[in-house]
Amino acid sequence: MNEMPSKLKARAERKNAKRDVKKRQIAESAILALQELGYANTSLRDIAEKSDMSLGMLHYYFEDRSELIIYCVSIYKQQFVSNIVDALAGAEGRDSVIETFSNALAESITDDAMTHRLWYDIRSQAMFDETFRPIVHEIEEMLVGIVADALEKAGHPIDETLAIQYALIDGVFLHLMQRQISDGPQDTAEVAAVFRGIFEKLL
Amino acid sequence: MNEMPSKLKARAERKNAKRDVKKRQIAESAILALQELGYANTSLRDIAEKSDMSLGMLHYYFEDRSELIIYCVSIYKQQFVSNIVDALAGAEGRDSVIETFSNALAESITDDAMTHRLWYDIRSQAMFDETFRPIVHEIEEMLVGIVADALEKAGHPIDETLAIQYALIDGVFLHLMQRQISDGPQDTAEVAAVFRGIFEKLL
Amino acid sequence: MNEMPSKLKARAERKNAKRDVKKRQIAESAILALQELGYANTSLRDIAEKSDMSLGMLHYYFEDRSELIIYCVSIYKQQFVSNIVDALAGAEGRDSVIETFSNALAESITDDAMTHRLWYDIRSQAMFDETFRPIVHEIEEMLVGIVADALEKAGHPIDETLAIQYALIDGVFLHLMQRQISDGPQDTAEVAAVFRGIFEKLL
Amino acid sequence: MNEMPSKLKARAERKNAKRDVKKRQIAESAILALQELGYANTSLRDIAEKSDMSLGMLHYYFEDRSELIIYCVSIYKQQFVSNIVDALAGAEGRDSVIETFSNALAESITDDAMTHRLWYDIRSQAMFDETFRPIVHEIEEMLVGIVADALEKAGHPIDETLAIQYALIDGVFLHLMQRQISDGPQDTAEVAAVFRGIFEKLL
DNA sequence: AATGAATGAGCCTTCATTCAT
DNA sequence: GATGAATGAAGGCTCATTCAT
Repeated sequence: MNEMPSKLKARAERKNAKRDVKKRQIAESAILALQELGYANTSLRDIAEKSDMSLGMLHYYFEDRSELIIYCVSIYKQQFVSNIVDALAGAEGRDSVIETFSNALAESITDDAMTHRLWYDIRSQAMFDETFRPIVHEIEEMLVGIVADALEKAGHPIDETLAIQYALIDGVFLHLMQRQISDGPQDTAEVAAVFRGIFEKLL
Repeated sequence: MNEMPSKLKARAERKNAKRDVKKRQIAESAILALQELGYANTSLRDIAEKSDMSLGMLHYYFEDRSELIIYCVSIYKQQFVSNIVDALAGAEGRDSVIETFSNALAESITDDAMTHRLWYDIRSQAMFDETFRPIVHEIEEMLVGIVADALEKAGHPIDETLAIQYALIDGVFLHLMQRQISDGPQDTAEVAAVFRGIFEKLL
Repeated sequence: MNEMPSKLKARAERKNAKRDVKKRQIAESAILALQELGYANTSLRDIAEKSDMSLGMLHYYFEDRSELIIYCVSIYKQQFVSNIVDALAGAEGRDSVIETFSNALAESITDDAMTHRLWYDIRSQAMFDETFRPIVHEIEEMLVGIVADALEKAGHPIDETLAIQYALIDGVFLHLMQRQISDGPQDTAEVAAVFRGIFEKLL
Repeated sequence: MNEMPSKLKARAERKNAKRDVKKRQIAESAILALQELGYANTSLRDIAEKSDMSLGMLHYYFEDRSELIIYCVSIYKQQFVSNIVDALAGAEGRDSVIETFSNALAESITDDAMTHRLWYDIRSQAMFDETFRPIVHEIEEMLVGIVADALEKAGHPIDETLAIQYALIDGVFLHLMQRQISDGPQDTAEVAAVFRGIFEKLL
C-alpha cells in the first residue's frame, strides 16, 4: 500500500535526475555562446543555434532567460571552485600553499579565460539586476571561502580583513584575465609568478 | 580683407562650442539613466524620457548609441581623474600621500558609487565589444598613471609591477563600491581606513 | 535500419514544403500591398496590416524586406511566363503566333495590369539597387526567351537583334499597361489589335 | 500714383527671377544626388550634403520633397527636349531625319544615361503616386511631340498610332540606357546604328 | 518530451518637416 | 534670406516568450 508512493517517488526522482542532466547539457551549450558574445549580446536564438537545440526547448527546461543564465553561472561556480579546492587539498604550510594556489589560479586564467570573462560580465550585470544578486553572492562567498582556506593552510590568521584579501586577489585575477584576452595567451609560469608575488606580500 | 574668414571661423567655433555644451548636457542626462539601469538595460528611449529630450535629438548629436555611451564614459574619466589628481596635488611624503589618497578614494566611493558602477559595467562590456576598448584602455591608462603619481610622491620606486599595484587597488575599490551599493551607505572614514591598510602594506 | 534517416528526411521535406507554402501565401499578400502602394511606399507594417499577419511573421519567413520583395517578384515571373508559354504552346505558323501572342499579351494587360506595374517598379528600382539586379535579369532573360520562342514558331530567323525585338515589344507593353492604369479599363480586343499591328511589322 | 504698383511689381519680378535662379541651382544639385541614389533612396539630407546647402534652405525654396523632385524632373524635360529639338532642327527628308535622330538619341544615352535613369525612376513612381502624374504626362507629351516632329520631317504620315510609335522607340531607348548602366559605356555609333535599324523599319 | 511557428513589444535609426534665430 | 536645431512619426528589425501540435 505504501509501495505505490515510493514507486511514484522513485519515478519522479528518476525523472528529475533526467531533467537535471538535460538542463546541464543545455547550460553547457549556452555557456559557449555566452562566453563568446557576452550577456548583453547573446539571445536565446544564438544559444539555440550554437548548440542544436530548438528554441522551445530552452523554455521547456528554463522558465526564462534569467533562469538559464543563473544556471550557467552556477555551473561555473562548481567547476572553478572544485578545481581550486582540489588543487589546494594537498597543500600545507605557507610556501606550499603559495606555490599551489598561484599555479592553480594561473592555470585557470590561461585555460579558462573565457569562462571567467563571462563570470565578471554577469557579476557586473548583478550590480543592476537584482535577479542575479543571489547567485553572485553565493559564488563570491565560496570564493572568499577558498581564500580563507588558503590562508588557514598557510598558517595565516583569519580576521575581518578576509573580504579585502579576497578583493585584492580578485583585482589581480581580473586584471590578468583581461590581459590574457586583449593581448593573447600568456605564459602560465609568468602569470603564476605574479600571484606568487602578491601572496608573498600578503602572507 | 582677411576679416571675413576669421569671422566665419569664429562663428564656426562658437557653434562647435555650443554643440559641445549640448553634447555634454545630453551625456549628463544619459549618465543618470545609465547609472540607474546599466548598459544592457538602458535604451535610448529611456534616456530620452528620463531627461526631457526627444528621441531624435539624441541621434542629432550622437551618431549612434555607442558614440553616446563612449562620450558618457569619457566624462566619467575627466571628472574622476581630475578629482583624484587635485586631491593628490598637495600631498608629499609617504604618510601624507597615504592619508590623502585613501580619503579621496573613499569619498569617491561614498559620493559617486553609481558612477563607478557604470564604469565597471562598461569595462565589462568592453571585454566583449571592441567598440568600447579604446576608451576603456585610455581611461585605465590614466588610472594607472594616478597610481604611479601617488607612488612617486610617496617616495616609492616605480617598476614593472605598477599595473599590478593598480589592479590590487582596483580590486579593493570595486569591492567597496559593490558593498556600498548592496549594503547601503558606508562611513567614509571606515572606507578610508581600509584603503589606508592596503597602502601601508604596499608602500 | 535505414528507415530512420529516410523518415527524418521525409519529415524535413514535409516541413520545408510547408514552409514554402507559407512563404508563397505571405508573398501573395505582400504582392497585393505592393501592387497598390509601390515599392517605395510599402512598409512591412503595411503588408502585415493589409493581410492579417503579425509583423514578426514576415521576418520569421523572410530574412529582410529585400528577400520578401525578391520572392514576390519571382512569383510574378512564374505566373506571367507560364501563362504566355502555355498560350503559345498550341500556336504554329506566322499568323497563328501573331494572333495567339497578341491575345495573350492583351489579356495579361487587361487582367493583371497591377502586377505588371509592380514589375516595372521593381525593375526601375534595380537600376539603383544591386540587390534586385539578379532577379530582374533572370526574369528579363525569360521574357526574351519567350520572344525568341514566338519568333521561332512564326518561322522568323533569330539573330543578334533579339534583345531589341524584346525591347520594342516591352516598350509597347509598358505603354499599354500605363494607359490601362491611368485611363481605366481598355477593350482587350483593341489592345490585342495594337500588338497585332506591331507583330505584322516585325515579322 | 500708378507708379508705385509698377515699381512694386518690378521688384517682385526681380525677386521672383532671383528666386527661380536659386531654385534651379538647388535642383541641379538635387539631380546629382537623385541620379546616383534614385528616388526611393535619396533623402533631403543626402541632397543637402551632396551640394553644400542647409537642410532648411531646401524647404525654404520648395514646399516639400515632392515639389523639389517635380522641379528636378521638369529641368530634365527642358534639357533633353531642347537637345533633341535642336538636333532635329536642321534635318529634312527621310534619310537625314533618321541619321540625325538616331545620333541625337544615341549621344544622349552615352552622355546622360544617369539622367535618363532618374527619369524612368520617377515615371515608375508616378504609376503609384499621383503627385508625379501631371509632370510625367507633360513630359511624355513633349516626347511624343518630338516623335511627331521627326515623322513629319521624314515625310511620314501621322496617325493614331503615333503614341505607339513613341512607345516602341521608348522601349528601345530604355533598353539601351539600361545596357549602358549595367554593362558600362557603349560605342555611340553602335547605339546609333540600333536606332537607325528601328527607324528604317518604322518609316 | 519536444518543436518551431507565431506574436507583439521594443530597439535603434532615419526622415521630412517645423521653427526660433 | 538662410540656418540648423529639434521633433516625432515611421521604418526595418530583434527578441523573449507563448502555444498548438
